[in-house]
Amino acid sequence: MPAKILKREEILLRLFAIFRRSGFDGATLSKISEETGLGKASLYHHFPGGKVQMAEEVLRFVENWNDLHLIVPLGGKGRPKQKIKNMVATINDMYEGGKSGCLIGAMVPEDSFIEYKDQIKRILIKWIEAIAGVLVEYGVEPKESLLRAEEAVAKIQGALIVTKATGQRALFGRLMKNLPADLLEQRSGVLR
Amino acid sequence: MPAKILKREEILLRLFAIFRRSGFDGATLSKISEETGLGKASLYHHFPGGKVQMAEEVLRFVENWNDLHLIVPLGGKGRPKQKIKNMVATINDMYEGGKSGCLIGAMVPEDSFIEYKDQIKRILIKWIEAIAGVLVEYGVEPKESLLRAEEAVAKIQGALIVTKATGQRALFGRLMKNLPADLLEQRSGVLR
DNA sequence: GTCTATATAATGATAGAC
DNA sequence: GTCTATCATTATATAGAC
Repeated sequence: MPAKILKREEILLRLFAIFRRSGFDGATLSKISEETGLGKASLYHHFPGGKVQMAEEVLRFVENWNDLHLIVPLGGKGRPKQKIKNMVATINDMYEGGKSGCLIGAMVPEDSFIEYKDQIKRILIKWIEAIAGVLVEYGVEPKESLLRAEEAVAKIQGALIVTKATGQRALFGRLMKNLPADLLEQRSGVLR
Repeated sequence: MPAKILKREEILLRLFAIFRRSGFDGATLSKISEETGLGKASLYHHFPGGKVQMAEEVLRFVENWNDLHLIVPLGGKGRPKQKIKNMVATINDMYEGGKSGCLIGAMVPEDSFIEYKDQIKRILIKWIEAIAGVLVEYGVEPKESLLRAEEAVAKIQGALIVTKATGQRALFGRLMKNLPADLLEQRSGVLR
């Protein structure tokens, strides 16, 4: 019954939108109920573990999505430069050019909930390592590749925050445009 | 009566710590009461506007702090390169090498509360423009300076998030170490 | 699987004594 | 300026009918 599966994915997509907009604490069950169109009792039917389970499943969903659309392509066939450019295009789609915030950024702030921490950590690490792998493939030193990959992921996260905070969506576009060069270009690392 | 003034600053410092750790929604009055040592009623004596006023005053406090420790030094005397290095050192202190998160990152996620939005926006824009000013002073094109400044601020914000999310504090140090070069170095902007 | 209705706990916020 | 006690509201979560 594929219809049922699609239905749950639809719910998760709505949940994803809410969590990335409001964070965990800001995503109240009332909001969730309203924006999913499901009553609270129905939500607990689908997610007996309540809001925590919803968050965990959304993160799992994001992890799968990332694996499929970022990690696998980066590790697959194609020229490194093209793979990086594809990634940037995917990121741009994913965040709608900076219009949408980042789920990870929205959910990290909370002190408690060690449950997610491992999920979030894994998502980021996998992504960083996939980028670094492409750079190594491109001929960059492994250590330098890791550093650049970390920088790139940090810059994407930061760009989303600064864009959201300043309301200047053009900023996101500018930073994304420079990403491929940041990653692939030769850098001296020395101050003149 | 300077004692009284210092007392309020002490309260604001505690509030700052709570908000940047938990965000606005996560900072419940119970937590605030507990961590400030003040009863709820006492908190409302100091902040009749409640949690919203607390957040606003904390942001004003941060803005003043930034003006004093970041903006003014960047616009003051000294060699551009040294001023950038000083800024990075200040940032490192400010976030305790990535141990502490960023207030802005923690408070942005919320959809509502337009009250802060302007404050947060102003803090970031002032900072970006101050950095860009130094780069112009260094001889970089104004347009390019602005772009690099945006990138730097985004990278700092992102580094804090990625560091928090992965728990790898070393990452923050690595990224901060490269910041001066990122800002001051000649870049071709062309992919080989 | 969805709903209405409700339980229970925690939230932001006040009143009033000291 | 601080406290205890309490308010109304909203939070998460459940029971049970359909």
